[in-house]
Amino acid sequence: MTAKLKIYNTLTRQKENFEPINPPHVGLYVCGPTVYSDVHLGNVRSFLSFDIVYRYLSFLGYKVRYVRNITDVGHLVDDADSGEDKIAKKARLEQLEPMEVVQKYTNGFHDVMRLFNILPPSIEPTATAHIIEQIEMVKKILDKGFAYESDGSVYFDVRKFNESHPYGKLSGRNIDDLMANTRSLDGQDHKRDPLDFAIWKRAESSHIMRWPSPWGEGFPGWHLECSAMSTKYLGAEFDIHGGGMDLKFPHHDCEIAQNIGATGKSGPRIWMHGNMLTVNGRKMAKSEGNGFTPEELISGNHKLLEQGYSPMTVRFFMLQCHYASTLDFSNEALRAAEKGYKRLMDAIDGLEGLEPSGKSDFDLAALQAACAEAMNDDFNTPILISVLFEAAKIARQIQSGDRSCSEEDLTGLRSLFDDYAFTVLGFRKLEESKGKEEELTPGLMDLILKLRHSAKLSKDYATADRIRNALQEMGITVKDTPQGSEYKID
RNA sequence: GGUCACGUGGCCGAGUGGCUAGGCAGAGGUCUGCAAAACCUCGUACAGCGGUUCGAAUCCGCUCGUGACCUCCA
Repeated sequence: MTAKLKIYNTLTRQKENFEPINPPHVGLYVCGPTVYSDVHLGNVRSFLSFDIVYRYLSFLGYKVRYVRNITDVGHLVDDADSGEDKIAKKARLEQLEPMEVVQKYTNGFHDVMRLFNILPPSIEPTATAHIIEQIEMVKKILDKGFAYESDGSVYFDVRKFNESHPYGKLSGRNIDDLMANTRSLDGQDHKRDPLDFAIWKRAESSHIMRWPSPWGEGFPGWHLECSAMSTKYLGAEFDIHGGGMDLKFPHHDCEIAQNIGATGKSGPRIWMHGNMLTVNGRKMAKSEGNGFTPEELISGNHKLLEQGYSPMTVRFFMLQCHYASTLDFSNEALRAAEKGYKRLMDAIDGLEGLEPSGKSDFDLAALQAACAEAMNDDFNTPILISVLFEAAKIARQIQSGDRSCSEEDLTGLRSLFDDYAFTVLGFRKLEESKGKEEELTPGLMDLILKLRHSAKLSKDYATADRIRNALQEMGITVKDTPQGSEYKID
């Protein structure tokens, strides 16, 4: 069966049949985090969206090279030359070395990704480790005449570029509109045109992160790293580039300009943009201060949270919404997700010890087809989940004997859940209940031993022994002491 | 101000010209020693106003509302 995957391409504003440039290989680049603070839920949603893309492409049999960068050269905090490197600023605040900040938050980022079962990329390049590549790219852009040097900085010449290529095509902007809205910023004297953007910046004396270059000491421009690293690892032309909606302009449009400026090719064929997570209708963002950390999420210790939610509940909650739509966070919705997720998992779990019962009276092939169809339609996870609920209902009915199922279809049903719930959607099996079960053990044992104790008191030794023997079989040794019963789990 | 999205039943969210989305909550029922779970049934929702059409939540126009981007941001 050939997959007919369709992906919405921001560039063409329509769903397109996915045809890799070099099948079975697929190049996927995703804009990663800037590691100067803790990631929040909004960030998680974005990386989760592309985790699904990565998982599904892999599931279809493609050999995916998934590149997701770590931005460890801070973009500028303030406008233009007065700006201070984000990382350097944080370093001063916390009195750490810049790279110490980078390491700290990179570690934190990885922890969060693991928590939500978001797979690591094939390559996770850092900007600071690719300064040479970025300098080379600046040189190429200069050579082709799409940039100029000015006072130790190099700027991309947007007007010149626009003569031959439409600048702002991705985000649907044109130069004249942009001009009409350009703010007059301080320290832009060195630019020929307000629209121009830096691809190499001269480092002021106070700037901590700096590297030597043909134009003096400085650091790479805002948008350059993604162009340099995607070109290096995926080529001048590759399949998919993803990122958050908020990166469309200027970041991604600048990337395209840089790619063409340096290589003559625009880079990715398909641009995918994940939408925002909102809180009370507003984008969750570092600058809004309405985000929360995973610790707060799990503990529920945050003013926006009425209770704690497990990572898988959150994963399920997010996947119930299409990646291209905004998703509004609310406790009510999260609680609904928690229940729904548990019900789905219970149904899947119930399939474990089931015996086949004659001929199937349901259409497994139709379910499988519906799953594939959902994912092939631009990774429509909400529809996939609705199909999984249908399958779960059938699973429960088989369990309760209201439906029959052949051995073949039972296996098929199990692998349907394995494929789509676990491999593609990346849910973790029974994560919650396992933790809970361990917590419960002391209480349960106490209860059981008390029941046994009262049996002994009433000289019902048959029951007392039955309990002890049964526990022994489960690997729990009960020892009666003068102080009472003790137990040990082998 | 410019550009672009979006507005679906109590809540969250698919769909995008005619055929049940789904989940959560709610109502009734079956089952059950009780309770829970499970199963069955139940909502004539598509911001408003016009238009196109045999037929529109789905296409077009206008109005209202919300948001994103235009500055670092997933």
